[in-house]
Amino acid sequence: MQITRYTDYSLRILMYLANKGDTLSTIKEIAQSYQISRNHLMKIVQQLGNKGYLVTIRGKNGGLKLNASPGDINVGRLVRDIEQDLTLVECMGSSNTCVITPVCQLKAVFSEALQAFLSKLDEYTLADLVALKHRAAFIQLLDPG
Amino acid sequence: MQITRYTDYSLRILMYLANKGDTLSTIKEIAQSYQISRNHLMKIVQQLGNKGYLVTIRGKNGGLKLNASPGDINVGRLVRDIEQDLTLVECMGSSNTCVITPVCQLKAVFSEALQAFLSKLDEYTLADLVALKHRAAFIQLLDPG
DNA sequence: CTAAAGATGTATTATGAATGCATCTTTATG
DNA sequence: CATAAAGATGCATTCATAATACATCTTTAG
Repeated sequence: MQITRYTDYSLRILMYLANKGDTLSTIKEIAQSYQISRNHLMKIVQQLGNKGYLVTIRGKNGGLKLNASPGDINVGRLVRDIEQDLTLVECMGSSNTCVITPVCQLKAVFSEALQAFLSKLDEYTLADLVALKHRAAFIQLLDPG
Repeated sequence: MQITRYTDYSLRILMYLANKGDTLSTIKEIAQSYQISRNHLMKIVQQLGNKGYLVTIRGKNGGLKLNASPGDINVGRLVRDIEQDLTLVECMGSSNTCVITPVCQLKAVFSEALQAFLSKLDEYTLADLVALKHRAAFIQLLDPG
């Protein structure tokens, strides 16, 4: 059981920006800091922009920043927004072929467990992920130099 | 976010056997009933046998049955036993390369959420998945004929 | 001894995430 | 107005690994 890098990277981008406050950051810079694919980040940033998590500014001197304060960005909400497929077991999805589905309780049980998972994530915001006391260390670790 | 078919099929096998009581079933028969790969089931049965969930009997007239009553087979326990990789995010695994890991709270938050997920599954047993009142319907749906 | 069952190891296929590449659009600035 | 620096977008490719197939071995009832 894993979530996609998409969602993982989404959270990393948001953490990066949370530490930068209102200063604009570029995709290039974030990709270098985390040493991950610039192209991949590009698409994630797009999606985060479309979903309203980011302000993206095109053109020269453009860049990214958060569209809300870290305390207002909920982790559970983000995972629900970004993780495309929360089909834990086949019978939770649309292409299910399992013959016992009509009488099987598996779907109900896993749906409940998924809710418990997401509800726990709902208890946290981006601010919890980048605790203020670690701000300096974060910035140091993310220095691309 | 998905669990593997391995785990999904494991649960299906156990449900099948739960409905058969002490009667032996064969892998071939289960594969036909669910219309899934016999070879794949083979390995899952092996693993379930090794972990003590099944009694497997080789040779002619051999087959499989549960090694415990359905009420004693816990869903959470099974998922922990069978699902190989519970590395939800990169930083939870051994091949993590994320530079901010030392100060990032992502791992802690996702670990907590994973616990909540598994704890919910812990509340159910195989008996809950194959409620007695559905026994007849189950057997009908699983009839390979 | 044979047939029917599970056990085991290796190879292959299929799927989808991850990544790369090429091109377009936007915008500040000289 | 031209240019450079930024994000936006679509298509192609790579890669990882789950899923499946194949081949062979072992066990055991009759």
